[in-house]
Amino acid sequence: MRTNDFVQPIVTVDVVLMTLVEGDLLLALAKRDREPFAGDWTLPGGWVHTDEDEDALAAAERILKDKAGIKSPYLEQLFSFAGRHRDPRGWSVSIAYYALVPHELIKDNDPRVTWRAVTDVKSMPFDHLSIVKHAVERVRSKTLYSSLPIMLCGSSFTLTELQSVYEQLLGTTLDKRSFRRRIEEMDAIEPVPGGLARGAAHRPAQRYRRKRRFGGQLAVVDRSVTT
Amino acid sequence: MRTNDFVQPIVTVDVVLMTLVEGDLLLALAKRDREPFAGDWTLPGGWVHTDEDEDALAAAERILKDKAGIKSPYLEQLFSFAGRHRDPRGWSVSIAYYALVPHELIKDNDPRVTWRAVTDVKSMPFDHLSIVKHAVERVRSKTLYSSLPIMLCGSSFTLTELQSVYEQLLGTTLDKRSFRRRIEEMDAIEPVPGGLARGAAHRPAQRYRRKRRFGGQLAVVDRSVTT
DNA sequence: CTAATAGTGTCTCTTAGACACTATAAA
DNA sequence: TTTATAGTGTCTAAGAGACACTATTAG
Repeated sequence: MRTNDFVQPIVTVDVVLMTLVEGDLLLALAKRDREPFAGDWTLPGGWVHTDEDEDALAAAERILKDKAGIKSPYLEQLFSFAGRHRDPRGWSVSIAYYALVPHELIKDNDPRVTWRAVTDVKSMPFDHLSIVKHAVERVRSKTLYSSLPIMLCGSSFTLTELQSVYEQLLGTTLDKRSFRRRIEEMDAIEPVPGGLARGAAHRPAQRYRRKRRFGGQLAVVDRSVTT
Repeated sequence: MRTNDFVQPIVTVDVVLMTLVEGDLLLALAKRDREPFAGDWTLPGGWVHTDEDEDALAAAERILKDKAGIKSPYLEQLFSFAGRHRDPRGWSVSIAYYALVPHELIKDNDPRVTWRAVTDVKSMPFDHLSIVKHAVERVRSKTLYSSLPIMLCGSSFTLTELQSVYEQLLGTTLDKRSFRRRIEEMDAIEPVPGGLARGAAHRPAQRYRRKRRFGGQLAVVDRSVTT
């Protein structure tokens, strides 16, 4: 259906899929199966399937499933990158999403994707490197005032592990007491009943899990100006 | 150029253009000149002109100029609304922007646009009401921790006027001392040399203006977690 | 017992809020 | 002088950071 006199832009959805392994923020790269850049590693992405995708989020979920075999516990729209020069095929729109998954949800032997530390990725086709930088910046920014990093933790985790995740994302060390105050204030996690991290030669840590209501929503700390 | 097997979505850019007049946040509505919803008032928007728009921001600037005759000092991408049911013509993408303009930059007699208080707008074609709600929420949210509201002030303003803008956006009263500390900390405005608001029967207020570097960038207050 | 990490108590210092006080114009 | 608003000083309360101290496990 042509409804106007202009050449319509190309529309794709691309996903910056990240996980945290041993202190490194890893990025999922998918091998392109057609031109342009066939055979190169890019962000998992694809056309909107107007016949089956209800909306852009659904398209992103489908792409994650088809290209990486993953159903991500956290998936959020990042930004739309749109212009004449970002794709050699012409004026194009990429509705970019970013997803965070715990490492335990990743099947390491999936041949469709490869994982690279975001700091090691120096160039990518299209403007995908710029999209990745935006996504990493968004994650870092939200780490400052939200419970977003719990999306990178497994089904249960200790507070020390969670603090380590925050520290790796922020690139700083955090004070234990202040960190725990902040986390408790956000009310985003709860202790696993009877869940103690036994086996080590020291006091066992309580294990925690995300509260149910935080499947998608984030807890944030107060940011008000004045009274 | 058809490059895949899927019906491509329709792509438009829509702009939530707002100003503040006498305590009311006003929204610009443009009359649609074609179907669907011909003659109805909607957000100023239109197709991407792939032959002349360099990117989505340029398209938004062109739309603001053509449909409202305005060059906005602040224009930022809001979100992309994309799905099957938001436009009767089919699967569509709206790359939504929002713009803040001082009232003094608006020509009130422009027949292409009408201004309505955002709280008075109860229904709009497409999903434009939802887009407006997102935009208002974004402005309120950024008011909490940034200098965004100075984009609603004229070329010069007093601190009392600026505080009033913040208060109107937030719907609360603010403490004068705390407000001024916060504004000074953001380092976004500077006194107008010799600019005193004379004429009233009391001490004249110093006039301020945006610092040059804040044409587009916002100042924010610190949001760090811990040390 | 020791070693090691989990978890808490609490002091200090910073900062936000409250609010009174001074400053400066017009009439 | 009075009146009104601009602008500042400063006290207090809440919160963040620092860090020491207790708790609990394995060996």
